[in-house]
Amino acid sequence: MTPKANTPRQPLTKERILQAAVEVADQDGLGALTMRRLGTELGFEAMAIYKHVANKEEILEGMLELVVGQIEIPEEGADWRDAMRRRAVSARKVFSRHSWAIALQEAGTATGSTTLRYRNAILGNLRSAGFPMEYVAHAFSLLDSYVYGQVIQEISLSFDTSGETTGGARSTLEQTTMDDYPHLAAMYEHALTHDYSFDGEFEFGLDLILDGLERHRAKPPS
Amino acid sequence: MTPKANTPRQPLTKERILQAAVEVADQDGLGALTMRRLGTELGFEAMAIYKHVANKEEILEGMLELVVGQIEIPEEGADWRDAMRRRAVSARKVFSRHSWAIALQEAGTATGSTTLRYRNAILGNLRSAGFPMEYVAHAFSLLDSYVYGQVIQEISLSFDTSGETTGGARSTLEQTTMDDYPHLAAMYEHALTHDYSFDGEFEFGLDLILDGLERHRAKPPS
DNA sequence: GGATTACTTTGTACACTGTACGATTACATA
DNA sequence: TATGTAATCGTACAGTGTACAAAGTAATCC
Repeated sequence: MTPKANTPRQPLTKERILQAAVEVADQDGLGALTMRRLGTELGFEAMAIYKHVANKEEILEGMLELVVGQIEIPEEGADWRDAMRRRAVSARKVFSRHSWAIALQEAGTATGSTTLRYRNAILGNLRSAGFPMEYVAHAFSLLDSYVYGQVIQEISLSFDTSGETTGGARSTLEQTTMDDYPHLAAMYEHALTHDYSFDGEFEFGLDLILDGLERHRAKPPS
Repeated sequence: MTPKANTPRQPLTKERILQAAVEVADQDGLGALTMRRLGTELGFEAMAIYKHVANKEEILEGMLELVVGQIEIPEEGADWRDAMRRRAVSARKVFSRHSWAIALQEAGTATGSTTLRYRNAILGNLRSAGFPMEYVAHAFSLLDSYVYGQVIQEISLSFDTSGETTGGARSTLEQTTMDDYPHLAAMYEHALTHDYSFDGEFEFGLDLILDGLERHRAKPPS
């Protein structure tokens, strides 16, 4: 029961805890992220974590910050369209990789300094590009909504495609089901035969939105 | 311990269970929806529910179906732009009222017949409007993403505004915080002085997207 | 060196979750 | 009234977050 001498196991730190938490959530989902599991992963008892973190909520906040910190952040003077495009593409990629982060955002956990800096930078870029404040809010809201929504759809579609754990009953269910929904069936078929990609889908909508914003930027504020 | 004779309490049905579950989630959130709480709400023991429902998952699925069923569903021949606008506005309103439903969507629970019928109707309307299949997919994905994303933002923003349970430390925190994020501060200020509304914000983006789709509809498929 | 002090880590315990299983009750039909 | 069936309840169990106190470890001073 004595600690193994050859494994001097680094002391626990908040950084190591958050890192491990993100890994667990990436691999097995937010549901698998329990304090005991996290302790095991780190080589400590669950309760040891509480000396570095007030409660689980604080871990979730930290995880979200870690994720947001990976998103490409626009510079103030940069061309707004290019900057917004890059950050949207980057945000979608990051949130796709850590899809549990959307749920955290929903839970109102997004008040950390990284998130604030990220949002502030976006607004700063748009303002320096000459958007009036009203349109800055519009552009910000629109682009962010699109990114979040797109990721949600990717997640739920991935679930649908992978089947509901029982692979056997799939084909029957699929058959019965799709007869009643011809348009859905047609779209699935189209997607399969035209190698549909989430990337392409996302960029189509993104460019459409950016086009629209550009048009509004030229016009007088309604 | 004998059951009260003056309360003939109707027998449990799946409909009544789902109805009660939605009410609990609306009032106190998904987290408050436990089997025991649900039983209390219905006037039964928690275990009585399991005679009408396989497990909690089935309840969640049913709840999502109940919510999606409230969304205004477009008719096949209707003007696509009007139909899409109405259903988007309707969907946002419904999901705002039952904000927990977004989380369920994320969990891959959206395979019920109501959901399938809803999606099928949307696709049908777009196809009958002359969109080629590729653009049908684009329009569908784009609009849905926007609705979901917008609702997520409304939820998380509502959390931020209401403060984190401690109203006292708010002003200090806010002050310290906002000095480092001038653009964020400017936007908050703008929102407060120009009576910002989620409704207006949503409709701006929605019309921008619809404009963009209309433009694409006229052009040849890229 | 040894003692004191501060900080980590751990063990145990509690209230809560979903739900398996068996006992009990209520009700329709004979 | 007696019987069969469906609905309901009580109890129990494993797993959750975490409060609290005991134990361990590291750093500092004599």
